[in-house]
Amino acid sequence: MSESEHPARRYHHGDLRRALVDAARRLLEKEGPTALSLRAVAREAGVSAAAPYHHFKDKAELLAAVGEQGWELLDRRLDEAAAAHGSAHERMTETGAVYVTFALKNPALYRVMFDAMRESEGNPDRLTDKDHRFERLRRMLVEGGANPDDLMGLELGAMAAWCASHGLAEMIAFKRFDSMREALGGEDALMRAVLDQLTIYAHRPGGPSPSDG
Amino acid sequence: MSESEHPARRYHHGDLRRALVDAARRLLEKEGPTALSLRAVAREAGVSAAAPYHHFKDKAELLAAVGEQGWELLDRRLDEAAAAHGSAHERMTETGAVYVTFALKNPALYRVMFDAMRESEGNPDRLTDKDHRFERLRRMLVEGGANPDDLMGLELGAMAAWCASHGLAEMIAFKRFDSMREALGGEDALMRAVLDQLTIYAHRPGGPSPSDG
DNA sequence: TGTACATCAGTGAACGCGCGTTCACTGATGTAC
DNA sequence: TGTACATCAGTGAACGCGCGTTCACTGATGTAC
Repeated sequence: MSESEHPARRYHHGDLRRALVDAARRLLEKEGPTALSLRAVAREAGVSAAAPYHHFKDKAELLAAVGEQGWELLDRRLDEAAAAHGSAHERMTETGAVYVTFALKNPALYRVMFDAMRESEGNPDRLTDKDHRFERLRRMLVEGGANPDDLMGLELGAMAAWCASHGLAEMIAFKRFDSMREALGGEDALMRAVLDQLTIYAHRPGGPSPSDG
Repeated sequence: MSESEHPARRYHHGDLRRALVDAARRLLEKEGPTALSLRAVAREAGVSAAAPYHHFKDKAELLAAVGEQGWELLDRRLDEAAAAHGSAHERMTETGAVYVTFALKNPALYRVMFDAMRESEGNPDRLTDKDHRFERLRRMLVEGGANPDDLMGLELGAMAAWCASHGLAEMIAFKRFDSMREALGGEDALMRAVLDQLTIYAHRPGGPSPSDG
């Protein structure tokens, strides 16, 4: 935890753990998810195939660390977007856009992150902090006008928003949407247009109201 | 696996192509996606490792066929749901529920299907009929009250609906949602509740209106 | 300050494994005559 | 109708490959005295 900022590279590398996670990310971006073997990661980090075992129990543990690092980065960006200026609606759309953009630019990494999140469920020493992300979503919904006492409604809304963002993140790159992408003026515009269709408009008069029977 | 269950196998199988695709599906359900090797599929089908090459160019082609068969089955069910009785809103939710339920019950197969769809994009002899699925979505939106002349709006709506369904399909099994699942009375109720939050309410007065830029 | 020594974090070789694919083959089938 | 033969659809063995992981090792570092 309280490790000093890595000042200079020591001979014994000193920070191979981080170097391996970085190498894995680089590899994911360059070659895609199928290329991510333990040996390839070691190779990419310029180290022998056995070296990683001094830092990770096995391949799965390395993968988990890669996913965790990805979430740390994305969570930071999402926090920023959620705290930006603008209306609640704007912030919600912006936050969604940040999420989707991240997944779009790092598709292989995003897959690893998503799988790591699923895997860490039920794990006692769970890594990815899903609750923090849900809390952020709930807060935004309340800022948007949702009833803070309607716990079920908040949970459903947060779930819906996340599902929608995830789905969009995985599908927006489809060629099928090229014409729309073009017509709207780019990836970002398309993404926001779809998010606007999907965002939970709790604050909008006449928007969906809690089902009453 | 008892021999008596199967009729005496002839040297010439007769329908090995289909048998292989079926074996692959069985394997996916039993063992998950990582277990799906060409050799394992041949083994499952009770045939030598080389036999598949008389029916598929390579492993990718087998995978594509598995995905294709999955889409055929799911499309049939979606068509039924889309043509059922009830209001446009009900049919939309029901169709979404069919989609999500399928993915939930066959997660590994659904992954293969999704990847096959992505892969077949741009392929001249594209397999999975994505356009049919978009057309169905557009039709439902119009039945729900969307303006049939607003092509962009229809396309965006269809895209949004599909993204939402895909996202929900991949996330609904998370343990995170166990309490909600329980409170609502089961997987199906949870799924419909989220879909209701996400459905494109083109027919609802005060709902999102097409952007007029 | 120098030295002995424990510990840490690497190395290179080796292991067994299952994989995708190819090959020469062979048994079964359909067909022309 | 029987037969020759082309074609089809299997087989089993083999190929090279990269993988995850283990092992005995070694060189560098930190520390006690």
